[in-house]
Amino acid sequence: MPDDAQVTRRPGGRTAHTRERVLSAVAAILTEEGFDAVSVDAVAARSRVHRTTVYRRWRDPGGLLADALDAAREQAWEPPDTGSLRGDLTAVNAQVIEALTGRPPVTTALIAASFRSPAAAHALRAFWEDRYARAAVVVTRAIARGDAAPDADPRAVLVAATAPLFHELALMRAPAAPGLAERYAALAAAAALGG
Amino acid sequence: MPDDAQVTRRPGGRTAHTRERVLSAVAAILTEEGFDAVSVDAVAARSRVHRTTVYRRWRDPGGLLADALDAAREQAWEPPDTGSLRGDLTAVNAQVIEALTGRPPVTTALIAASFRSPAAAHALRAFWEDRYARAAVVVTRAIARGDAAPDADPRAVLVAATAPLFHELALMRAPAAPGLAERYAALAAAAALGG
DNA sequence: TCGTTAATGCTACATCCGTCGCGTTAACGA
DNA sequence: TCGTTAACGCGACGGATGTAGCATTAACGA
Repeated sequence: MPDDAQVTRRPGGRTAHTRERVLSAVAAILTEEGFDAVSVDAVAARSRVHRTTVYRRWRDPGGLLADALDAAREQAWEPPDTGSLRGDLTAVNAQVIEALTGRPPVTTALIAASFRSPAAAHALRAFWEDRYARAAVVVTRAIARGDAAPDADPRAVLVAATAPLFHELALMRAPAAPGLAERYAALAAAAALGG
Repeated sequence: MPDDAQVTRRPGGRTAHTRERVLSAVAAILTEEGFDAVSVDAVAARSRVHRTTVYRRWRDPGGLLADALDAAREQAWEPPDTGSLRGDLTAVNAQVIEALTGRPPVTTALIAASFRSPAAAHALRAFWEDRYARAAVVVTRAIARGDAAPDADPRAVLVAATAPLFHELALMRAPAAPGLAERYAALAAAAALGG
């Protein structure tokens, strides 16, 4: 088996079409039946791509979900700018809540898959690190405005605002209570001001 | 099949002994091989309890882990009292970090199992709700001391302090950086003071 | 102590999951 | 256009997982 450095990939026509069919099947199954139903066999049947192909290219459900996340990430994300740190964090939190409660439930599926699939774990972490890095500007803007202490750590503030949502919604499986986005955004904004 | 209301259970000798052997095997496998290795077959083999019995009583790995958590919970937990909210939250966080990084990795195993097993999901949520309820006193003490605003929500403060640890360590699989317990404890304590 | 039956062990079975080796199709660059 | 071979499809296989029905053991209360 030649290693990757010596193989010329064929990303064109058929291969791209196969990927599209498979990822479309993943999204459909996720939306209609939830993440437990995303298996290689189910995706293969739905997409009419042979199951051996799915195993070879994606390895397991986590690989499928990670690729679905990659495909969705092709659209650039920019953090909100509402004029206040509290407003920005509330808006970020609203997006997290939408991701955790909306359809298709990609984030929850990836979290679940991440415990069994290195590909899913890696995709999830990279996604979140990217989001936190991009969102850091909401804290640096707040510092410039005097809305946050000069020594406030942007990443820690963002994690403090968003992590409770993952904990409450994904891990504790609580319903999304009204005001949830605002509650932890307000606490994180107050923390950023207090140092 | 008579329903549960009409069945007289036999919790004695053999049944208790079976449970003990099984839960001991769960702990051993978790400690030595990690949560992926906790399967019904592995536990059955290790404990010398027949696999059918394990399926019938515990249903799946999640059920085994949930029962392991129940057994461990028979020791009462009390929140720390260090004299300051920041200190208390730091101590609580240190315990969460120990649970997430120490051996046996019960919490991480339960989180993983909770996506496939209602019993695990339920046990995890009940455990955390109990912990948050018991720990609420650290915030009410802080309010009485003037260490926190009178309108600080104890549960939200506790979630804000601890959730980042689950996010960083369990979901993002980051290493436990030095000062992690203190960092999010300090932010939550500042948030509690700022309202 | 005895009768009832919950709890357990055993064997067999079906389905799902993952892999293998071979044949076929089609994506490339020359 | 042609040759090479990556990508895909197919059928077969073995192991893991979960269930069903029957037999055996032992936990209860009377």
